[in-house]
Amino acid sequence: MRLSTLFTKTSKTAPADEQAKNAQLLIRAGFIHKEMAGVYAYLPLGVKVIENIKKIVREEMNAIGGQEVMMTALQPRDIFEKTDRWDDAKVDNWFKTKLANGTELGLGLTHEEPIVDALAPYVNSYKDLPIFVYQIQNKFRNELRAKSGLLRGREFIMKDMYSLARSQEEHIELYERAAQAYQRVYDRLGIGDITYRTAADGGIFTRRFSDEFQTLSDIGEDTIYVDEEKRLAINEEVYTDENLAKLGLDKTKLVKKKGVEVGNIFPLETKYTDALDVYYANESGNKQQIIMGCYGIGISRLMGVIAEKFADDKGLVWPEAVAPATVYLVRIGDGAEVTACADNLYEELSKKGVMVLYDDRDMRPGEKFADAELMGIPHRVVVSERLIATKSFEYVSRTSGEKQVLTRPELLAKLT
RNA sequence: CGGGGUGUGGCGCAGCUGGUAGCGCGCGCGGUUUGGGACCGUGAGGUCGAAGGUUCGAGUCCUUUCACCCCGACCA
Repeated sequence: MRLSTLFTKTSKTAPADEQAKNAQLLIRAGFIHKEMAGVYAYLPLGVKVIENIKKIVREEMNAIGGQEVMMTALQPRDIFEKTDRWDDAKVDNWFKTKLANGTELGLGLTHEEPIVDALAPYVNSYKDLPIFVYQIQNKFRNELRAKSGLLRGREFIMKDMYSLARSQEEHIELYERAAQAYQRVYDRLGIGDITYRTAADGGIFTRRFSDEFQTLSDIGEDTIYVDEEKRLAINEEVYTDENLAKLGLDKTKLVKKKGVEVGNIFPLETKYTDALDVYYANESGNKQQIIMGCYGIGISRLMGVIAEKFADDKGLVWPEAVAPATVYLVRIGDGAEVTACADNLYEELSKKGVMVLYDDRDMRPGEKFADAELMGIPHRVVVSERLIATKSFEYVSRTSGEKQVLTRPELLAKLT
């Protein structure tokens, strides 16, 4: 895309009402717009990042047999009464509203009940199971305090998946398959090496542990104890000698760290399927309980974590897989020859499927370089008269800062 | 929800003891510039979060209220 047509602009100053680095940079670079505390809109570059993260998550969920659906944000009261979750005393951060006729509604904060309810007509026999079903959708939670930019919002984008299994053994198999898919997601996002599967409290979902995926970060709200060798961790909230023994962790090998929860998976057992009266018939025709699991990934939170984690003093630094563009093409000067050369490179790269931000604006080079860095685009290419004279292009890597002067074939080979 | 802090052009800020708003960035126009956020000139743009009050007079004082940030609690 040509920057001359992009409506967003960068800013040298961060808004005074944001302290979190991720929000400051994302706003300065024009990726997001703050609507109110904990509620952010995504602008064109931000949408690109979100879509890139979603794409990776989708591919990995599909790879383990996930089927995508899209549930509703408006939720009916009755199914939540069946599981005893409607009461404000039970769930106190639920936005609720009413129909014109006074009927109470919930604004989607989680979807166990609606999913089970929607699947019920299709689940009768053992032949219909197992099932992995997921969606990517905005969730609404009435947090007492929104904070840390994209990391804790009142409206945020989440992928939630649910598994339905015929037996505990089958459930565990699905659960582990999902856990592995999660690790692949983090690997592809570029945070695999700093993200740990972490034993945590199952909350109201289960009497057992849940597994969180914690990405190490100083801005994290959770304290975890990491076993680097086993690539496992345990959350402080369940850090007891008894639990350490249960998990096979050695206290002396654990290191205390701060983490951001970028995913959380729970065994739900039969709580929701039983409550909503959904069972299946086995080979003998006998009624059997269905074991569920649920699996969440905060899409928008991941964007915030990645922005926060990799940023340097010049701005954002996106891993290639999530960057809003692969190449930032700087045109210095506006002479006919330079313009033709830059236009041509832009078209060629675009044709090859490389996402290019083409800085064709009438601005000084310094500003263009600064914007390229602030936006965090992985590869920067310069076209100028000086370079054209030697039939070359300048290439700079955002992460290493390494600068190379390349011929056109060399450049194309590097970027495609 | 408890504690602390902040609201003044699009953004960042100044405005002492009350006398009807100022700077930088950005923006428009003209010109000189053009490899690290240029420079000169010129211009537009705010009624000071909102409501009420005190006063001859309120951005400055008082009351109420809304919003935002930070710490804590909470966080399915």
